[in-house]
Amino acid sequence: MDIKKVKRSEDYSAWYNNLVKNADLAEHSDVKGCMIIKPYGYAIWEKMQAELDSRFKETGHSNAYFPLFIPKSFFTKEASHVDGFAKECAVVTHYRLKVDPDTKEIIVDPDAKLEEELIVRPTSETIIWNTYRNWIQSYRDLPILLNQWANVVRWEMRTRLFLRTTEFLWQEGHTAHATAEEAIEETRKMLEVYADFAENILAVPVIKGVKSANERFAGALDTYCIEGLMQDGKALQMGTSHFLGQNFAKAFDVKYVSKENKSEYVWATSWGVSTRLMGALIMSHSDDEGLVLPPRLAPIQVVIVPIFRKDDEKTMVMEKADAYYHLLKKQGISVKLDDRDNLSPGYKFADYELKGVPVRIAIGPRDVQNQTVEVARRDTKEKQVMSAADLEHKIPHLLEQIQQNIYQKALDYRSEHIHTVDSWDEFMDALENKTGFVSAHWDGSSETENKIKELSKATIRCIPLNNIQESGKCILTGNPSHERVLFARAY
RNA sequence: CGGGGUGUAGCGUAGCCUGGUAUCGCGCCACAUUUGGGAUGUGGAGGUCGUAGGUUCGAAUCCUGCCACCCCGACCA
Repeated sequence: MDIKKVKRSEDYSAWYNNLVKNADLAEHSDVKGCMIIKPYGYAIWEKMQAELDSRFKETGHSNAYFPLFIPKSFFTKEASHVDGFAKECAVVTHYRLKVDPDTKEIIVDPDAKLEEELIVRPTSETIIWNTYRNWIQSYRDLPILLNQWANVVRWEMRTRLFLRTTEFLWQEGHTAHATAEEAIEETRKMLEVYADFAENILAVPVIKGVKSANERFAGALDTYCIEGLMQDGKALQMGTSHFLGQNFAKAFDVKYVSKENKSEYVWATSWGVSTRLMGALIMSHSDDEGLVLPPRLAPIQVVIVPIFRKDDEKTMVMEKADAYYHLLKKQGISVKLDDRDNLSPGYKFADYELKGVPVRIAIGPRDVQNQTVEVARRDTKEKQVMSAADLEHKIPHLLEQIQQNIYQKALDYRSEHIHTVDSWDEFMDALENKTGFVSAHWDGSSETENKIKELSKATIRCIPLNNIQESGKCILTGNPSHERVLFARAY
């Protein structure tokens, strides 16, 4: 395979890019900023989707689908929303090609110009709220709790595999409520769903919080978020949940009649996570040997590698390997038996480490003799010889242990990388030398936030939920502050 | 979009300064021997040198435009 080895500690960026390609997750396409998600990477995304989707349904949501194209006039109805997205919109202006009679080349037919341009959705609030107008008359029509799985396009200047691509896959929830309280409750509920998913499935600890005004979603009154910390000490926004107030209801004239027979504007939320989570997953756990997948997301949880020399050994070993395969499969474990005989065991070991398979079981003639197998775990690289009779009850337990261990490791890393500081010098020192989150006082103004960003390249990642209230002084201006906020350099 | 860098076979590369039809490793195909940590031998296949022009008898090499990617900014999920 001749993998170019780049150490994580030497060049994090190159390590990340290599890992994404070498582990067969994705590759660059010939379309600028757009990636091809390969089968193995897509299998992981599908597992994420399945986990999230069942959580959405458990919390009362249904899936629906809205158009990829949004008429420009819809898009421009909510002022701050346009401001936020205008710079990164792909626009469809024509609907037909033709052969140029002079050059014989295929060109855009100038006669096929659209009356009204269509925006390729960067997010779907506008078209959905334009639709909700027709769906909502009475308080009895509320709430509407919808989610859609979709692709969206944001024409970013600089892209990175999974973390920021021109087109990306995501889910976007769009809910409509009769009261502000109910909408806020929904916003927070979905943030909890995201946090639960991130920690228990991705094994990535997250900090739940609220964005500062500067970092707020275009059109939102409040943006809640989960923030993760990557192994290079940079923060990553992993999901957002927005309380949109009545902004979109007003822009699209969506009203309902209350019990009291009064006409009221509807309250909105939206929330989303994207294929960026793949980036979070990769950057949180992986090492110089490759990907490290938490068992709950691994497309292959256990791989069985048979080892044999001659045909009689092969027959003997394969018989056992096959039996173990079915034994584990019966327990609902996703298991693969790699019986390719043109590759050496050593090659396979390295390859499955690169792909992040949590547990590897090797079985050779010696094991058949002794009724044992060699069990190796990806997270710690530990190997043990296990009695074959123990496989059935020990493997599920081991997978669970690995899931917990990966999470704990990430949690320990994060704990070591939250620094509390009270002065500008300490602040800069923490960012430059210690990396990670920096908890510091801030006077609450956007000017100060911008100034800090300019001077340090760090942004306010969030104001943590249930934040301790304490009086202090802003690290930049010295103005009074009543709580600390979390700063970090971020993706 | 601004600054810097890179682009040669599926992957990683040498050659470029000083122009003469492309080097090596991995992978791929065939056969044989192998298989408990990335096997070995022999024989093979694979390249419009990112792309479009220009200079030249002749361009991977020199010049120009364009494209893609990487790093650093600005923007962002």
